[in-house]
Amino acid sequence: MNPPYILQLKTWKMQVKKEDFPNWFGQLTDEHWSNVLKNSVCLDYNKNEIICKQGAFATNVYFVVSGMLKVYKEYKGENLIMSFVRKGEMFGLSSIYNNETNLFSAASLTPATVFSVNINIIKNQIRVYPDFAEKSIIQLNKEYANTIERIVSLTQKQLNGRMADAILHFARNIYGSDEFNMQITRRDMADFCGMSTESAIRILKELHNDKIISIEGKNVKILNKQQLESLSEFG
Amino acid sequence: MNPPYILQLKTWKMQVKKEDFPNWFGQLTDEHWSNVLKNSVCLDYNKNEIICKQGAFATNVYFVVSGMLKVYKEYKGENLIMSFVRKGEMFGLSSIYNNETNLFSAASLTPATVFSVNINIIKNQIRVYPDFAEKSIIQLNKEYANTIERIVSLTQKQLNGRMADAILHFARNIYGSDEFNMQITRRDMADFCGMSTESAIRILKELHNDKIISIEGKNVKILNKQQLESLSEFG
DNA sequence: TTTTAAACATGATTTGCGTCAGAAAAATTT
DNA sequence: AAATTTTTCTGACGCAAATCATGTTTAAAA
Repeated sequence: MNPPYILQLKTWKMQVKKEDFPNWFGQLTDEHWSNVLKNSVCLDYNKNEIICKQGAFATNVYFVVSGMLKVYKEYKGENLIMSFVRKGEMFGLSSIYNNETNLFSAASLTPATVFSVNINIIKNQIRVYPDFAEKSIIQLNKEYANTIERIVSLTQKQLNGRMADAILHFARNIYGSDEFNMQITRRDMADFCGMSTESAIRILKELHNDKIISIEGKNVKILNKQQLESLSEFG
Repeated sequence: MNPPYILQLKTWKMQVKKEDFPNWFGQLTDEHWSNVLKNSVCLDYNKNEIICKQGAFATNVYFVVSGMLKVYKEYKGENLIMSFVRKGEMFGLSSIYNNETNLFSAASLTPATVFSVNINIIKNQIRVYPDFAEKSIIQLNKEYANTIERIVSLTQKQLNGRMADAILHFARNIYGSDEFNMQITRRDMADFCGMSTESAIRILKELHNDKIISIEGKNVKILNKQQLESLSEFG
């Protein structure tokens, strides 16, 4: 390995450095980072490939190097998307003590590169480094808080409010802009909002007709943020 | 303090020993346990008293010494009960890194005794004892897995299935028996199932009429467990 | 390029479930 | 014991949202 402790991806186009995931590996010594690398793989995925499957043995924690994934719960042929994961983010930590099985499935929404670390390495890091353990707890708390907000949105709000929540989430947390290309299909949007595809399409059209957003294909622009926030609050 | 390191409750009827919460304080030295006690209080609550309030500064992690509590999310006057907490169980860990505020409210459903530990003591234990940190992560994972199961139940199942889930949860996890006195009102049951009080009452009546359960007042008995599980699965 | 399959779109129909109204029973309080 | 409040209960009604049906557009594959 040269330079030392840098993971060369198979495509030779990218490298993963521990600094790319400061909350996770930033505090490791080079020796430990090297040890992590030995128990890891880095894979390239095409669009719509499955990274891990709900219920399967939990073998890895995943770090997204590039691209966008969906983490979702499967139930009777229906999918409920729990979160979208992008470059610099990780997932799978919430399954490491879950009866050895994955709580969620994950799949790529775009071509993606994912760095997978063996679960036992992570567990060991937690036991050895209090700092690593604390970071893990902070991450779990954050994920949990998001999930709770989603429970409230999904169970207490109706379609308009849920869709407003989703669009605001995209603008604020995913793309960091009021104008974005949302990469995902209406069906995924529906699976994220816990509604039927038809309803998702209908509501996006309504928001467009009411000039609250403009949407052409997958290009979204928030035109009236205040009204959108009001829908999120009262819809 | 005498005997040393045992918290004498105000009522002088009970004591809290670190062994009562083996996952949490079992591994502490007597010296550290003594330190925990110095930063804790133990309070008696009447029925229907609020232990902590969603959105308030998160100051404590709570350990239930006796009685039964509900942990719930408030939204526009509606409550969604996330979990019931009983003797030997704890809550509040999921709020310790949540912008300093409580993710949930909690209230007593029966008279209850609750042992509250200062949040900074918990954070410190996490940093000092890898074992304590690992136990915390296991607890958070468990709580998270429960929450995910509830998301699925609440968003993917309809009323019958949700009520079946709730009754099975009471029998399996809370009372450990197919026959139990469910202490809580129909309203709380509705808040746990994410439905209106009228619907909860109606469905319990229907289950009773169909001889799947028998219910008189608050006394519940599962008569046809297979059918109840089938409702949970397909309802 | 042609064929096939997804994705997007929209109207019509059905239904699950919340809301409303009103009453009986049970639990608290006076 | 009486009065008041809370909880339990039941029917009628209305609506939000899923489902169904059918067509169009876009993207992928042959």
